[in-house]
Amino acid sequence: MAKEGRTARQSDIARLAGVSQTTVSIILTGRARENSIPQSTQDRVMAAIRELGYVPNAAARSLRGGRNGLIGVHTYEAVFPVTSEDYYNEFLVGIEEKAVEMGVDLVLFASTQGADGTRSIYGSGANRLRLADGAVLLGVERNDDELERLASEGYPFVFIGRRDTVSSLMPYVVPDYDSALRDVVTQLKDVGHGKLAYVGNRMRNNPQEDRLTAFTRHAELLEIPTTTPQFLSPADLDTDRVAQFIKDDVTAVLVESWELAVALSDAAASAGIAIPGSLSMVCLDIGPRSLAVDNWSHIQVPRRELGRRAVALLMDLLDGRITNDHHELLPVTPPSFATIARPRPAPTSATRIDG
Amino acid sequence: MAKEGRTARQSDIARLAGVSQTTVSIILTGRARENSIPQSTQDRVMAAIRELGYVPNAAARSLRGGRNGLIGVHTYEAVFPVTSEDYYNEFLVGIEEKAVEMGVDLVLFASTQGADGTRSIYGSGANRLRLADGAVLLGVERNDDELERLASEGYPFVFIGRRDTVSSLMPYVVPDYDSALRDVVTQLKDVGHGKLAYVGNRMRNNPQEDRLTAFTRHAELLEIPTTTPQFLSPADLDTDRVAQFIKDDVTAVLVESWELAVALSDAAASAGIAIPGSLSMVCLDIGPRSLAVDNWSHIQVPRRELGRRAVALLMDLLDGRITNDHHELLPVTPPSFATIARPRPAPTSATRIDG
DNA sequence: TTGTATGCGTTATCAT
DNA sequence: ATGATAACGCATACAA
Repeated sequence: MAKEGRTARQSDIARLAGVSQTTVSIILTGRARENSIPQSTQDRVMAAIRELGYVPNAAARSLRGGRNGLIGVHTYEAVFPVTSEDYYNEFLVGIEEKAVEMGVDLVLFASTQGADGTRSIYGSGANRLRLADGAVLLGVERNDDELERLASEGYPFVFIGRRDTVSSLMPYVVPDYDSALRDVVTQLKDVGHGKLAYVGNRMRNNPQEDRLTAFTRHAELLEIPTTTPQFLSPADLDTDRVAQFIKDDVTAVLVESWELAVALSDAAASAGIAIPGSLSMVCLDIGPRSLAVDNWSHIQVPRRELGRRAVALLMDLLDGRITNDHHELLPVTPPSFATIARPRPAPTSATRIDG
Repeated sequence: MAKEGRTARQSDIARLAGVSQTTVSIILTGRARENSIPQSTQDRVMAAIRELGYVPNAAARSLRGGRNGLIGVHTYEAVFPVTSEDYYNEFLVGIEEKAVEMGVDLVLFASTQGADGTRSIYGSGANRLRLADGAVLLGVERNDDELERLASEGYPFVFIGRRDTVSSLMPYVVPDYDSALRDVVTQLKDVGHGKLAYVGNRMRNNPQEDRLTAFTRHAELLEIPTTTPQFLSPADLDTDRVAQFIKDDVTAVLVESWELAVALSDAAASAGIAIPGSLSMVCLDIGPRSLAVDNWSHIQVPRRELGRRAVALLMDLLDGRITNDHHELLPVTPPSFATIARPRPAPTSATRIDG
């Protein structure tokens, strides 16, 4: 049993077993064979270890080894949000899973939050991230300058996502939006859609731009006509807008967020436009779990896997197996056919009845 | 900018600022005044610190016995469970909130999970908790010996919950189940209930025992008859069991978990027994958010506040403001009247009509 | 086969 | 006012 107040250290064991502290260390690190330490000595040492309940001191090991086995997680928003149903949670599940596998611990940087509620790496004076061996960063807030500085200081980190201006400086994992939108556009073309509309959020961020770029590219490649992309708030996606889609011969709409999907659903219902009968809809985002978004066709960002890969990449980076220019794409699950269907022929066109 | 590859240490700063490493340490630990170090020196040192992006080495500080601003969080189950709708999340929200307020960072101990999936502080070779200044522990698994050992080693930690055998050794925060069950029994008595049943889980744990003890105590104090407590799996809570309640003149049932509440709801429906018309039901647990448990009368454990208080207590403990015998009860929100109602008079009893 | 000496980064004591 | 120096617990190169 451990003595009150103080934990046993290697020298305690050494004294009890009648050997030197070095011998204890050798045995503990599994190098007894190569140092040809007799079994009798090993037995005595192991007995002493059990008797004293010795456990290695993690801080001392870290100090000695240069690593402390701590992986930082920095988000620009609270990790455990009050408005749960939480976007980050799924990433964190993956991050924790991988951390468990790798035998490292996670540091959640709460101290980086200032009085105003915003988080910043350098805002609080020192870069606390340095407490950890490296870090996984996520968050949609734009803090490119901080990322750039962090990279220029040689701090090892992996970004989940992509920032066009700075992300060449660091390893990142990112959903493969290009392939995803190729799949979506192909799916729509295959069931017979002739003209597509794209509705984005008013506030733009990098992942959204990636999706739009990919959409535009593949619509062109597949020679499907599109309307000019529109950037709307959910309130603007009303019945008038839906009527305009119909008037423009649009048969499928891609919406960038689930808020827009809700708005489009509601507006179409009000306008008497059946989804997916008269208008197919694809959501390019995944909503909170509480919404039954499985009733919509939507692409599915592999958030858990992104978290897992980010941790794996960070370990690779720390061990020198990859460099800062290592970037990875993870496949995005294509949409179901919930709100994708063959468009109803326009009333004016001739219809042929088979059978 | 910092040199690539190695993080700055105090001696780097000292060299850059043209002072000794000791001077740097003195300034960093806020003892510049008492050592009468000139402002000019301080300024030079601070400038060097900023320039090199210096951050104290956490492991070294811990080893030395100082603080590193890391608060550990150890749960005996995964923090981010796959089966989310997550019990722990709410605690963690509180823990993170308080950590932000206190300006400390959180270490989630993932490395304590062994190959078999179970978590143990000492099982994984080293006691990694020592990397942090102290820790908040939670989890229902029974690991009293580990808690005892941790306490005996003088490691500062706070437990969320209570373990009758060992919790006198450490500070803890715990829901005030005694008051909660006084409230529940009082509520039931006030609306006219005459006989209560208690259904607990087959697998017992400490919080559950606390609730049962409190229930028994207050039922006696308030002189309300009860049936012998039953410990059932949800499958055993069937229509037969409901029929038996009715036969025994039970008018209200306390169930210990939401699984049991679901079972009772279903069984009563099948048996044609109206809840709360013929049988009132109080759930002594809170289920996952996805279940609309607000439709049931249930007590509400203040999980977020428990998290917040635990962190606050840990800081108090570290600063010597409290000792290991400091224990705190947090109020539990009493149940609504969703499934508590005046019991319907039995068919055989005389009813008087006022009017 | 085992032991001695050293350094990891920090803080604190004691000289200067 | 500043600088050596030792100690925290561990791992390792080197000696014996």
